[in-house]
Amino acid sequence: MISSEVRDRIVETADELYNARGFQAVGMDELRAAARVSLKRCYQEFPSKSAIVLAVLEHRHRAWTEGLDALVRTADTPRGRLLAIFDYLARWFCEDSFRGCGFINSFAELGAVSPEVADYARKHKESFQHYVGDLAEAAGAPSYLAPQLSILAEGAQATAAIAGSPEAAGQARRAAEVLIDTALREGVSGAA
Amino acid sequence: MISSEVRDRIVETADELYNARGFQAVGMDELRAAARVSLKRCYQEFPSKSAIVLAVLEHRHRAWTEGLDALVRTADTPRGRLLAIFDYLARWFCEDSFRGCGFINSFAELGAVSPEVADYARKHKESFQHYVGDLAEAAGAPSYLAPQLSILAEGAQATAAIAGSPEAAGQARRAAEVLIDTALREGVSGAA
DNA sequence: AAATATAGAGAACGTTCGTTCTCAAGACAA
DNA sequence: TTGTCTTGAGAACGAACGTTCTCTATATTT
Repeated sequence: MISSEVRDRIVETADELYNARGFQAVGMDELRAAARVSLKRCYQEFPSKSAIVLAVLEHRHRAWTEGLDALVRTADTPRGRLLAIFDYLARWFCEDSFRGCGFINSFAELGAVSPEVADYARKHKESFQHYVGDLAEAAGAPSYLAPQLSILAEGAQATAAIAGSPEAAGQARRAAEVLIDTALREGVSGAA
Repeated sequence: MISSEVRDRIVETADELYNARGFQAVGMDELRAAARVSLKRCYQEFPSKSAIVLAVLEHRHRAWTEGLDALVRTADTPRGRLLAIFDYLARWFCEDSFRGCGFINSFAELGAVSPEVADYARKHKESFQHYVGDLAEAAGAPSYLAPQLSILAEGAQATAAIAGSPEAAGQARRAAEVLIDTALREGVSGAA
């Protein structure tokens, strides 16, 4: 069997299980069984469980980033692209498997004990903030807007996860409209 | 030795250790040693580790809520009281021990596996939203403002924790000013 | 002072988990 | 066919954890 195929199956299965129940709650044997792979094969593909965790984070980052970008590209105004972020959240929060941001969760569970996990979470969030920054700059907004919208998005994720309801996405979206319109009204002067 | 004194020492020590490294990473023996209590005594005060975890959440809720309210009361305008929330966050984020919101963290680590923990986190967040709702109502703001500010506060906590820097508090505060002033300008009509 | 109860220290127990090892079955080469 | 190599299934191992038990020493009561 092709190595990369088994690898992908392990990572995707691990992503689902870890998302549903947490990293520490899912043992290697359960993962092995769900991925229909022998334990030996698991350790041929990955040197340790920690390596699988990091591969899952990488997988999450790619999936999330690509999904977001795909939806953002469907909007045809700079303002619409900024708001599309919150439409993406709204769609995501409605999925049955939604259990909060995987990076906030990984940081909470393992960040204090694994510098690599903490680093990966930080890099993911930085990448998101940078992405929002590009969209905001393209909209001609002052530079303070992007962190504000990023914080709104993070808060919506945490709130929706804990409340178990998706309404935070809409609330954050309406707040984002106010922040965007105010920032655009104040003009590029803040950034220039 | 007085029971409640030992109890408090266990809970406070557990709070610090769990906050610093996570619930699952801190074993009963380490907690026992740090609290200078025998293992037997631990199990006389609490029936299980899970019970300690819940007691820690209760302790966190009280400490956080009281600390917030104390600062909010020092502000002398309704608008100032709403903004004081973010000053409280700013102060908190600068503490060395800050490792993110203990309830977001507990939900991420144990929420999927312990309904009691998930419930407690949800109740804490509901209580916070209710508190913000009261402040917003007293300020004469439309009812949509409170969830927006709550989401900002949650986002600031998550962002500051992962980034490891306190600047999110100030960014969230400036966003809050815009949201508050816009909401107040639009008037009570939205709530009436 | 003797008898009893209590507390602390930490050994012990049972379980779980990550990781490695064993062994038997099958694939392939010569 | 024979020998070699790989693979999967799962037993085994060592560590860690939550919890309980043992034992000894001290306190308390009469």
